[in-house]
Amino acid sequence: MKLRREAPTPLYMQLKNVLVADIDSGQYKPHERLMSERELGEKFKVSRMTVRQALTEMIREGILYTQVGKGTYVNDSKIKQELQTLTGFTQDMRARGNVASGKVLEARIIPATLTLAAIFSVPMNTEIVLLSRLRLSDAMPLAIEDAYIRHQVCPGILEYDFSKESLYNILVTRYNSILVRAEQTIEASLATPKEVELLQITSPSPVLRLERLSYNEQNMLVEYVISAYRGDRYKFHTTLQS
Amino acid sequence: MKLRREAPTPLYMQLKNVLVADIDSGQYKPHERLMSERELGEKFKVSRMTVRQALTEMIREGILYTQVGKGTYVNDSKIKQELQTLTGFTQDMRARGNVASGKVLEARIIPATLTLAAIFSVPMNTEIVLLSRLRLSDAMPLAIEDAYIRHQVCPGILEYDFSKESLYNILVTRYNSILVRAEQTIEASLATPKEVELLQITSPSPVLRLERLSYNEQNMLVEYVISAYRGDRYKFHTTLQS
DNA sequence: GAGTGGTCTAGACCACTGG
DNA sequence: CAGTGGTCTAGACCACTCC
Repeated sequence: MKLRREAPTPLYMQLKNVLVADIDSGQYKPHERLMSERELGEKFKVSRMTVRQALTEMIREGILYTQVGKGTYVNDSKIKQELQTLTGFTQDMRARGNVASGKVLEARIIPATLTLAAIFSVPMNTEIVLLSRLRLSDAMPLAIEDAYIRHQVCPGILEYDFSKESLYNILVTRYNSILVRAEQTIEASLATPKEVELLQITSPSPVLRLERLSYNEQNMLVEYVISAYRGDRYKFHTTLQS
Repeated sequence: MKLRREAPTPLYMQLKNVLVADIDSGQYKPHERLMSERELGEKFKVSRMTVRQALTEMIREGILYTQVGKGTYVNDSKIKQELQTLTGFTQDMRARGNVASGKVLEARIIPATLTLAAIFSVPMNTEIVLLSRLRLSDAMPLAIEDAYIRHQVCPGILEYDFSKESLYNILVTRYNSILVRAEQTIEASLATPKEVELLQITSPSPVLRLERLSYNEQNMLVEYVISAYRGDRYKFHTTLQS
């Protein structure tokens, strides 16, 4: 139960990991009080500020909460990590315990239309990669997803097999393109005839339409995705904070 | 441009407010570099750790971003505050520039059904307040909202006029009940005949169904809301972060 | 009065970027 | 090389809670 000062992982991160593991393993029950910040510092041989850095992150993530003059307490277990995370379809399905697969409908380079040029803030006819896929969950059609990516940030991306590898993985591992933030808009509408056919549903059926703009650390728009999910098989979950 | 040490507002918060105001007023352009942390500390006569506390919050809110060895930079302006905030219908509409109003359909105390008892973790038949409202935006029907609240946390709440005052306001100002977190689930489905009539839409029409569980600081469920929004007039927006 | 979290200081060393 | 943000220390005072 010691922290390693020579490790590449910062002390506050190691401490946070220890505490998270303790809570996950049930050593701390919900609403149980933690040791005080000073006691934790003494136990782990770090300064109080370092302890606070670990605790502050856990509070922000909803794992802990504090009461001035009293102490630091463990929150209900199931909350935790669920906060808005930025993932693709594959990880999303895995988190739900389903097996994700996909069928590529279209994968080619197109010149930016007026709309796309405006969205990406690039001149018209700039090369944009279009990747249109039918998304399956446990082998049943769940969504149609059209992703647009600047070809400049991922030259040669069409070489990859998108039915086997996730787009997010390819962007991160092959192009070192890390997405840190996304703006998402959700609405309900009726499925178009084409969607009815691809999703194997009956008309009229409701679909959940998602539009997502994903940005990297420099706040450059990397990816623009529009997708249509079957209304009867997909629910979107989010956590709101004050 | 000085910070007041005798003020009740912490120094790091004052500094953050100054920086936010500077950025809002356009003194810093997007992607422009800020003074270094050491320079800011010197200018405002505070320690570097205090500067970092102000900057850390602004980074978390998406206002700034850092590059190690280089500096701290201003993010694109429009991002900022938009992160997931916990608001009610009234504030939501105001933020969109619309006028919100409402018509109370039902407002009474009911005994907790099996389902409600499970959701609120209370015994069956515990008193629950049901508040059902038709929500209007610029005088046009937009949503039907059924809110369930533990009567225990808001005794006598039915005395208030919900067509004039927002539920959130009443909970905060009258009952000192502050909601800090909510879990929300969104799905698309077809409007029921009753919804078609109340929302003044035609059949078949898609609706966005929201289910929300709102918690206070002690992580107690205060409010359970299910609502149906017109698919053609409402879009739900969220920001995702890595 | 003893203990708590919230705030703040004045230093320090590191890895990293740039010229 | 000097400058940057990232991490860390060992103190300090405050308002608050509980006894």
